[in-house]
Amino acid sequence: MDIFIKNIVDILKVEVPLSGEEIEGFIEIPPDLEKGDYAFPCFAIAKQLRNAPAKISAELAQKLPTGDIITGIKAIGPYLNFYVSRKMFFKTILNDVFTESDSYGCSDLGKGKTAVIDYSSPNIAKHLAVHHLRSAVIGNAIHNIHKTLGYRCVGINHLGDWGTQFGQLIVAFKRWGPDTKDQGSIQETGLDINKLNKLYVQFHKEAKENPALEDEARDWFKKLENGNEEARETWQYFKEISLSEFERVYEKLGITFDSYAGESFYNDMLDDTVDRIKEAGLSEISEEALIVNLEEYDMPPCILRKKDDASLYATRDICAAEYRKREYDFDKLIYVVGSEQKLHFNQFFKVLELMGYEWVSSCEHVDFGLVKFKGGKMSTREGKVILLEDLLEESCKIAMEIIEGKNAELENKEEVANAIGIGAIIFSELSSKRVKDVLFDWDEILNFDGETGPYVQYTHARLCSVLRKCGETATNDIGHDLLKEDDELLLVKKLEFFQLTLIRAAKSCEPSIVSKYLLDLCSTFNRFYQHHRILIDDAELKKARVLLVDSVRQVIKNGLGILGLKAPERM
RNA sequence: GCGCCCGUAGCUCAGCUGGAUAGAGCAACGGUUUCCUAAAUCGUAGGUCAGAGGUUCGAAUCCUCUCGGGCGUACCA
Repeated sequence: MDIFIKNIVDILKVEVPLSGEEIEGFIEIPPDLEKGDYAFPCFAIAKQLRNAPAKISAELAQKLPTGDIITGIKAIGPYLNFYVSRKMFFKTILNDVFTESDSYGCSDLGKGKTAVIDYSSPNIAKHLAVHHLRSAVIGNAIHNIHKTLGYRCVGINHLGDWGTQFGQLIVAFKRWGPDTKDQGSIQETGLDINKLNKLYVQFHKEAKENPALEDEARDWFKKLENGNEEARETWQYFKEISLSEFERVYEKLGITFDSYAGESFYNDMLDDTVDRIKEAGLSEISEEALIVNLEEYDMPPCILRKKDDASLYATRDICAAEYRKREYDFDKLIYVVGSEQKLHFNQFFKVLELMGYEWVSSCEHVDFGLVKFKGGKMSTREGKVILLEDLLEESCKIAMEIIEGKNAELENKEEVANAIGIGAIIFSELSSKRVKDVLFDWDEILNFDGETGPYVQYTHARLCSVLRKCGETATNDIGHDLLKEDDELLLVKKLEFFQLTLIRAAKSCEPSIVSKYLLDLCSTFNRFYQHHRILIDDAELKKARVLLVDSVRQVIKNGLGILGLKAPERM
C-alpha cells in the first residue's frame, strides 16, 4: 500500500466505524483532478451512522485533520475527496522509478512460488498459421508478467507431437509421400514442412471418401505407441522437420520456452497414470473403451484408452499434470489454450480432483477466442490458413516502407523495421481481452496508427530522442515543486499504477490490461508533449521535466518488454 | 436438445471487487509542422450500454428470462 492511501486510511480510521482494511477497499480514484487524488465514498457507512451519505462526508470534511501528506479534504456530495501534496507525490513516485529503473514494476508478490505456463503447444507436422499466434503471444506475456512479480516461471511448449494424427500422417506418407524404397533412409526423401502439410490435408480429403483410412491411421498410431520401429523412425523425422521450422518463427517473435516436453514425452508414464486411476476405482469399461464416468458431474466421460487401447489427449494431459507437479511443485499451472477446449479441461481437472489431488485448484485453463476468416474458422485440416511467417514478413515489409518514407537516414533500418513489424502483430494480439473471437483482417492488423504497438514504440522513440537532444542525463536531484502542470501530475499518476496494473493482469491472466495501460500512458504523454516543451531555457524546470520524461520512457520500455515487444530508441 | 462464452458509437474495443457527466482508436469531416520525430496532436459528428423484468440509496457492471452470434457436446487435438 502506498504512503498516500495509508495516510488516508489512518486519518479515516479515527472517525469511521470500519477496519483499516475495509477502508482501503473502498478508496477509489476520482474521475478528474478537480475532485482530488483519492476519494472515500460514504454510502457504505450511511446505514451504520444513520445519516445521509452527503451529510456524513460534509461532517467528516470538517472534522478530519490535514497534514504534510494529505493537504486537503473536501466533500463533494456523498464523496469525501482527498488532495495530496503534489511535491510529495512527485518526489515519491519519480524517485521510485529512477532508482528501480529496469526493475520498476517488479515485486516480491510471487517470491518463492512457481508458475508453470503451458503455451503455444502447436501440433507438429504442420505450418504455424496465424491462429497459432494467440496462445504463444498471450502465454509469453503471462510468463513475463509473472516473472516480473517474482514468480519462478517455467514456460512449457506442450508440443502436439503424439496422437492419432501421426497415424494419419504415416498413412498419408506411405500412400502418397515420396518413395523410400530406392533411397533407403527416410532422411533422403527431401520431405519438408510444405509436403508434410500437403499430406495432412490430403489425408483428410481422402478420408472423407474412404473412412477405412481412419482405421488404418488409428492402427499406425497404436504401432507408434507400442514402439514399432518404422513408425518411430517416421515420426521422429516428422518431428525434426517441424521443430526446426517452429524455432525459426519463435525466434522472430522473440518467444522462448524452458521446456519442449510435448505429448510424446509422457508416453512411458501413461501406464502408471492409468493404473492409478484404475486403482482409485474411478475407471470403467464402456463401449470397449476405458473411461472415467463423469455423468454425476454433467459431463461426457473422460476417455483414457480407446478400444484399441491407445491413449488420448486427456490421458496425456492427466499424466503431464502429475509430472509437472512432481517436477516443478508449482503453485500455479496455467494452460493457455483456446476456449473450444473448455470441456476437455473441465473433464480432466475433474479426474485429477477425483484422484485426490488437491493441487488441481491451482490449475487454470486460460482460454481465448477463435481466430476466424470472413469465411469461417481457420482450419489446418482443410488447408484454409494464413501462414504466420507470411504475416510477419508482410508486416515487417510495411514497417520498412514507412521508415523509408519518414526516416530513410536511419542506421539499422532492417532491425528497427522488424521490431516494429513484429511488434504490431504481437500488440494487436494482446490489445483486446482474450475471450473475444477475432476476425482476421489484413488491413486492421497491419495498421500502424492509433491504438497499436507502433504507437507505443513511436512514443518511446520520441522520448529517447528528446533525452538525447537534452545533452545531459536525467538526475534524481530536482525541485519537485516546479512540476505544476496538471498534465505532469496526470502522467505521474499513471506511473504510480504500473505495478498495480501488472498485479491485476496476473490475477486474471489478462495481458490486455497491460497493453491498455501502455496506450493510456502514451496518450497521456503525447498530450503533455504537445502542450509543453521539455528542452527549455529555465534550467531547473528543464531538469525536472527531463526526469519526468525519463521516467515515462522507463515505464514504457519495461511494459513493452513484458508484452514481448522491442523498444527501439529511434524509428 | 443440453452446456459454456459473447452482445457497449458505422467498425474494433475500454469501462477495477455495483458508485460522481458511458470512454478510446479506426473510418468521415475540419484544424495544428520555419518549434524537443505529424507513426503525433486538437476539434466536429456518432450511444434507448441487444430486449424485458428483478435486487439496491444507486446497475453497462449482480440475478432471472427472451432474442441474436460463437464454441462444445465418447474413442481428433
